[in-house]
Order: sequence, then C-alpha cells, then structure tokens
Amino acid sequence: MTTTDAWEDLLAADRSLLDRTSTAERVSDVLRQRIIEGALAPGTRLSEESAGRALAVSRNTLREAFRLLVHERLLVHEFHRGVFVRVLTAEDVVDLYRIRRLLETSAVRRATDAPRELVVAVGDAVSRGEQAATGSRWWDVGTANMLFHQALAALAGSPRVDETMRQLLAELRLAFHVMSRPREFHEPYLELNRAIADLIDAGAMEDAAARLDDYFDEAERQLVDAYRAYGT
Amino acid sequence: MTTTDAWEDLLAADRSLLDRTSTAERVSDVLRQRIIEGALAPGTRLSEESAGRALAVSRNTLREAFRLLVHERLLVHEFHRGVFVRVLTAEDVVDLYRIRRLLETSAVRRATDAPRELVVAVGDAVSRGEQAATGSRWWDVGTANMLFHQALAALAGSPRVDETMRQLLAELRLAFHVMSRPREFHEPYLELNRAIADLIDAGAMEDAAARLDDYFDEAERQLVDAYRAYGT
DNA sequence: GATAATGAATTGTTGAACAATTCTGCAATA
DNA sequence: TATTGCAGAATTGTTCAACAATTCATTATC
Repeated sequence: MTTTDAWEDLLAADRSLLDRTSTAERVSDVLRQRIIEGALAPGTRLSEESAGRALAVSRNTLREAFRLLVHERLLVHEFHRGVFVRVLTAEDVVDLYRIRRLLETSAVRRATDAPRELVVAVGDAVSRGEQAATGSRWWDVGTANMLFHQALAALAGSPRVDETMRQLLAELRLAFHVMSRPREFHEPYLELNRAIADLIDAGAMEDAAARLDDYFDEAERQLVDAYRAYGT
Repeated sequence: MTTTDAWEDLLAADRSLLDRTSTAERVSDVLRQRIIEGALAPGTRLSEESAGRALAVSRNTLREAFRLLVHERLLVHEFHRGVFVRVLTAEDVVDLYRIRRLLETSAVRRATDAPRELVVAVGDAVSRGEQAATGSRWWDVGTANMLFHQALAALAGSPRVDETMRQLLAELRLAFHVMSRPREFHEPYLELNRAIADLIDAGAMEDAAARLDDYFDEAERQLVDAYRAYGT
C-alpha cells in the first residue's frame, strides 16, 4: 500500500488550491492591497466599527485580519487606541535597506550556478521597467524595479527568501508614498539595473554584487533625503 | 518647547515596558515558550476548546493568539481542522539554513567596523557554550550555539535582522526536537565557533565568513541526515 | 491659558449561538 | 477482508451582544 506513487506528490502540490481561505484572510488581502497601492495612506486610523461596517464582517473577524497585517508590519497596533496604517520613519527605511542589502548581495554573489530561468527573470524585470519608462508610467517603473530586486533575491532559490522579500518590498511601498517625484526617484536606476542584469547573465557575480552594493548606497541616501524633507 | 531633550528619548525607550500587552499576546508568549522548549511536540493538535479551558481564555482570544503563532510559523493552521504544532520537513530545514547562510555570512563579511560590543558578544556566546559543554548540559550547548549565530547576525546592526534571526532560530528548535543525540550534534561545533569568533575579533572578516560557509555545509548535511532517518 | 473633571466613544474580552465542515463509527457491499 | 456510504457527533468559522477598561473630547474651574 505504501508504494511510492508518483501521482500522490502530484496531487499534494495542488492541495493549496483546494484550501478555501478564511474570511479574515480575504479581508486582510483586501486591506493589504489598498495599503500597498496607497488608497489607505500611512497614518490612517482603521476603526473596527467603520471598517467592519464597510466590509460587512464582524469585529472579531476584522480583528483577526488586523493581527495578520500588524504582523506583516503594514499596520501598527496601539493598545486601546486602535490600528493605523504604518508610518515609516527614516530609521525604518534605513533598516529596510540594510537587510535587503544583506539578502540581495549575498544571493547574487552565490548565484554562480542558479537555474537559467531565474537569471532570465532578472532580465525580464529590467525590460518591463524600461517599457514602463518609455510610456512614462513612473509608478509602474517603481513596481518593475521591485520585481527586479525580487528576482535578484530569488536567485537564492529559497521560498523563504522569496517570502521575506515580498514582505520587505510591500513595506517599502509605504515609504514610496511620501515621494512626490516618482520619476526622479525611479528613472535613474533603469540603466544600473540593466548593467547588473547583464553582469549576472555573463556570470560575473562578484562584479554584479559590487554594483548592487553601490546601488544601495545611492538609493538609500536619496530616499532618506526625500524622507527627511518631510520631517520625521 | 521642541528643544531636543535627551530624557525624551530615554523615556521613549521605556515606553514598550509600559504598554500592557493584550491577553492574546500573553497567551501566544506562553504557547511559544512551550513549543520552543518541546513541551508541545511537533504535530500536536491544539484544540480551541481544551486549550481555551486550560488557559482560561475565550475562544476568540485564543484564536488571536493562534494567528500570531501561525504567522511565526510555529503553528500551522488547517481550515476547519484546527492548528497543529508545525512539523518541519527536511526541505524546510534546508531552506532555513539557506536564508541563515545568506544573512549570517553577509553580516560577518561587512562587519569590518562593527561596534566593539557586538564583537564581544560573539565571543561571549562561544564561551557560554564551552561552559555548558564542560557541564555536559547539551541542550544548553545548543542554546548557546544559537546565541552565537544570533550574535553573528547582530553584527549587521539591524533590528530587523535581529528579529528575523530570532524567528528563524525559534523555528529551528522544532527541528532539534527530532534529534535524539544532542551531544553528537552540538559538541563538534564548539571548536569551529571559537575559531570563527577569533577571526572576527582579529578583523579577518572574509576568512570568518568562509569558515562560516563551511559550517553551514556541514551542519545542514548532518541535520538533514538525522532528519531523513526518521522518515518523511 | 493651563489644568482637572466629566461623559462619550472606542477598544479588549467574554460567552453564546448557529452554520459549515470534518471526524467517527457502523452498516452495507463487493 | 477491504472499501464505500451514511448518519450523528465533534470541531471550527463567523456573527452578535454585552460589559469592562481605556482613551478621547468637552466643559468647567482656577
């Protein structure tokens, strides 16, 4: 009976599709999307009563959804005061770049024998950004830039790293919303991204990692400057 | 009025102590502790009814606590079936080591001008392990080993990295519980840890990172072997 | 104008209720 | 014997209502 049936593993892979999600999860999906796209601005307070009424779910379910997003650091929870869309400080942004730097440069450096498809994905992300820039869709350029960095981290071939990056980049969206000039911020990196992608494609991982390091210096400095201009 | 009063920052640091935690958080603290120390073995099902009765909290509050721990990956939640203490697969363990490798080696490599106190903490963690070994307290040796790696990651000087590492190491505890020979697993690394700590202390970060890389190869192989021995 | 007191509004937590789903045990069948 | 089908029990998912604890807003007081 316990013969290693190949089809078992096949079906097991589809299992996640069967798992219906709970209402709390769907609610948190909605809120996450709204936060990421900026419809819910940082600092906004989400009262249980009004949010629950708007989404037509009970307070308990809503609170479950809130907990989820608090854990993802998209909301902050103040005891007896409620939940708010997180407002990133300059220090938060610096720290975000710190861990991204560790993960991404390390992933690139050891990508010498990464699967071809992962390398291709890096180049694709850059292309998407270039096309968006051609059409002057600067928010999309920013999105493509994130996909680029997601693709860099994905070179590690680790589901866990992928998940962590997704979360880090979602948080970074919170910072981008305070940027008034998306073009000036995102456009200059297109060229550098292309250069990094080419180096990776050529297998020059150390060089690519070094360039990436420079990128982090520059991007962090620029974002923090823009940030401080708005006061803490 | 807005003079930069030093005591403001001082008090702000104590603020977290003032914030009373919610019952759900305290409940999750208790459960987390029990899971980490192995009192709640991987695979154990935590029914809402019995857990709620045991801890004397309502189902709603308990569910909030469960959500927290599910997000920390210490529990898994199956729709309409309940929550279980997570059972790590060999693949999970491999992935844990993958992201740890990225973070720790990268942190060590760029620790050339890390604050002295962080470097000292690395050596201290090794010492603690050596003392525990002298007393044959092998579980404590494992704990000290984790503190050592936590200290390595802390060289990055990033609260975010610290938090991530805490979580990763907590998860790894789940794996250690299937190890029947803690001594054979933890003891051999004491010497290597000391060597790495010395290299860091001497400022030879690249060498330390290289040694650390070797450690990951070895430790991962050994743990996965022990893991496969138990099936799954 | 600052401070204190008071009432209103919001969150924290509980308990009960019912719907939806899974689990269990037993019978029926091949 | 092993598998399938089915009904009832048990558990989780979700909502609602209530009250306690705390914060917020307003007014009164000095």
